[in-house]
Formats: sequence, structure tokens, C-alpha cells
Amino acid sequence: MTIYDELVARGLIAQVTDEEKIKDLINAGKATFYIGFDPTADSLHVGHFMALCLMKRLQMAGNKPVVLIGGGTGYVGDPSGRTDMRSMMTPEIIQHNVDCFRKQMERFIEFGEGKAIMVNNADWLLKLNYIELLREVGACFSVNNMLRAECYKQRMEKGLSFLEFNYMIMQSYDFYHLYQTYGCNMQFGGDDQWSNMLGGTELIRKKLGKDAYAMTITLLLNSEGKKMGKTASGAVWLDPNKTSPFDFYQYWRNVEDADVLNCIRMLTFLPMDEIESMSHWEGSQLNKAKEILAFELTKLVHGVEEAEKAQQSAQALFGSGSEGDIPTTELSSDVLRDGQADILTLLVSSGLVTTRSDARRAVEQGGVSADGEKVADIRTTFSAEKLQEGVVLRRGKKNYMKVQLVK
RNA sequence: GGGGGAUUUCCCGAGCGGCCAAAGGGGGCAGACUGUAAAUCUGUUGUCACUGACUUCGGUGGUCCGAAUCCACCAUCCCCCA
Repeated sequence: MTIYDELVARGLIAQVTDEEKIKDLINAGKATFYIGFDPTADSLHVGHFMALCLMKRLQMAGNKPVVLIGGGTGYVGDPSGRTDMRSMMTPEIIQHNVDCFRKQMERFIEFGEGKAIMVNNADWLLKLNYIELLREVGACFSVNNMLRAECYKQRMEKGLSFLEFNYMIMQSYDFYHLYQTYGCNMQFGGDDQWSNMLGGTELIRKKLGKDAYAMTITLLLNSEGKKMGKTASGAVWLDPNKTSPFDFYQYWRNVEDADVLNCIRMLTFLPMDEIESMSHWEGSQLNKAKEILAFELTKLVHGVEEAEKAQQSAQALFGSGSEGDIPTTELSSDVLRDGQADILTLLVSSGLVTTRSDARRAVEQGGVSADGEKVADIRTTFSAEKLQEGVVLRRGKKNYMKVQLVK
């Protein structure tokens, strides 16, 4: 199976400019391609992860990846796919985010001589002169066409600032610049980037009379059409300090039935025939597939060791498995009153709830247990001796924390 | 630059002087049922010393016994005209 066919089989490809050309280039390992990452946060998330996986796949097939970090475009903010305006980031924050991205990416992609390279568009964008740019590049863009682009359409309702309107031009300029500097002839990106990417290929055609190609990656949506990798409290991060390996594991362990296979296909490196054999799994067997998905992804992102730990904890807590590696919160003697600590205080200090009111509600609704025993009374207390041994608190089915008193 | 409209609790959105911690929906959380799934039903969803008290309705002042609701100024956003 060629690399292109595999990408198709995994459902990763959304749109392409010239299928035959792209197929030939990447199958032969002759492409130099780039993917841009905007440093809008201090950690990568699942969406970025997909792009990184794609890079890795293409790199393994002999193509040369260019990671472009949007240190310069970060000053502007991409309006595509958003209905609101981005808040402006300060140069310090942008730089901090760029550094964080770099660190995380080095785990996935091999950089160095003849391998992948990483560039930051701040290096060229910040130097541009306004008038020169207008004459050189601005003349190549038709505002009429830009306004027709899908990515601006939605924003026409809500209002679009001139700043954001220029994002497409900057991204196009990036492609143009990379084409000339590194011979980069292809761009990949999320499907919401399609118009921005076409801007680049067109600029290259107009300025240089050369062909460049673009391909977009399918957005990872769940069966309800929502972006995956998001929870009520925000994104699922790759940084273990922002999303613990256990929570990361649990996120994938809990995906809906309808989405498991899709995720396995698009996100893991399991061979296609193995995935195909899972495709007719049903019912509780599908549950097994979720375990595989969760384990594989945790392994890719956090390493085998963390993946095994997460799996063990999960099995210990949900199944009948042996005592696992339960996250523990250490308490100081501040929680004690007359040598006792009450359940509300413990719940709050364990981080299982954020307020005492929340804790009260959880107990009153029968959602709290300690060491497997349901806690029915909000006045329940625990002795200091008991707490020194450690107590496993549980809120609802899926939230656990061991609390232990230290002297 | 001129004119009009908006700003409510996580989100959408009611409220137009006391009966407002603020309807309704979405989302979240918990319970039942399950496969750590989905669907469904139920409860809950500002904080705390919790049958009561305290702090919220863009900001700051004011009117009033009493303001999310009225007035003034400021800020932000949207629409129309230029």
C-alpha cells in the first residue's frame, strides 16, 4: 500500500488541489511540505497531534517536513472557523508559546540534518515593509475573491477587522517564502485552512509561474459533528501538566461507540489490516476497542510507561483489578479540626470539587464514596489516624482521588 | 463624523421599580438503567458558618424606603448613513 493510499484509507485527506501530482510526489518521497502551527496556547492539543502524525507518516515515506511556527502570524490571529474575534496576544506570550510548542514537537518529529526543519515566520514577517509588501504581494490578491472565501463569509455577519482580514495574505506569503527558500512545494493543514492555503498556491503561481500543491486534513469530528479533543473545561492537551496522562487516557476510553473506529484509523499507527479486523466489532467488544485506542494514544503522547500506569489505574478503579496507581493528594494538618476532618473539606482539598457548595451537593445526591463506602451525611468526619493511612475518595463514577495526611 | 440598538449568571435568552440568586433552553454535574458507550427518566447547577446570610445582572456615580430594572457619564460591540 502506498503512503497516499494509506492516508486515504485512514480517512485523513479532506481536499487536495491536484490529486495525481500530490500522489506522485509523496509516494516518491519527493515532497517538501509544511504545516503551520499558530502559537495560541502554551501547549499543543489533539488537533495539532493529528497534524504531527501526518508529518511523521510522510517523513517515514521519505518526504521532508517543515514545521512552521506562526510566531509572526500569531500577532494577527486567524479568523477562519471562528465567529468571534481573537484576543490579541502580547509578544511575550507568543514567544513563550512558541518555546513550549518546540519542546513538545521534538518528541514526535525528528529534526536535524536532512530531516525535518523548524522555522518561525516571525523571522521574515516581522521584517516586512508595508508599502513594499503591498506592491509585491497585495497586487496579487483580489478583494472580491477573498470576500467570497468561505472562511470570511461567516465573519461577514459578525464583523471582521482589517487585521484579521490580512491573515490569509500572511499565510500565503509564508508559502511563497518557503517555496523560494526551501523548495517547499506542498502545504498541509486543517480543513478550515483551505482558502488560506489556496491563497498561497495562487501567489506562487502568479509571482513565480510555478505550481505548488495543497492538501487538507479531515477535521476530527465526532458523530454529532463536534470537534473532538474538547471537553467542557477546554481542550485535551498534550502537556501532562495541563492534562494528566490518566485524564488523557480516560478521554479516549470514553469516546462514543460511533467514533472509536474513526479515531483509531485517524490517530493511531496500528496497521490497517488490524484496524479492519476491528471494524465489525459490536456491543461490549467495541468497549475493548476503546481500551486499545486509549492505550495507543497515551503511549504515543506520554510513552509506554505512563500508558501502562493509566491503564492500570483505570482497571483498578472501574473493574475488579488490583489496586492501581491512584493519583494522590497530600494534605497538611490544616484540614483537621479537633483531630478530625470533615468530608466537605476533604472533597475540596482533593480537588474533586471546587467549592464547598459543590461538595455538599455531591454528597446530598449520593455521589460520594470513601474507600468504597457511600457517604450519606455531609457531617461525616475522618480521624487523623485514618487519614494518615490514606482514604480513596470518589465523586461520581469517574473521579477518584486518594487523600493522605502528611505530618 | 452623524443616527439607532445592544451589554443579564458557563452559553443562548427572558426580565422593564419590590413577589429576582433572577423564567426557559443548551451545556455541566449527580442518581437510576448500562458496556467507564448511546438513548431515556429524575435531581441539581452564585458563594458560605445552608431552612438563614452574603455577593452578582459591562463600569462608575446618582434618584428612591427599595434598582438587573429609572437618570448621568464612561467602556465595549453591532447596525444604518458618510
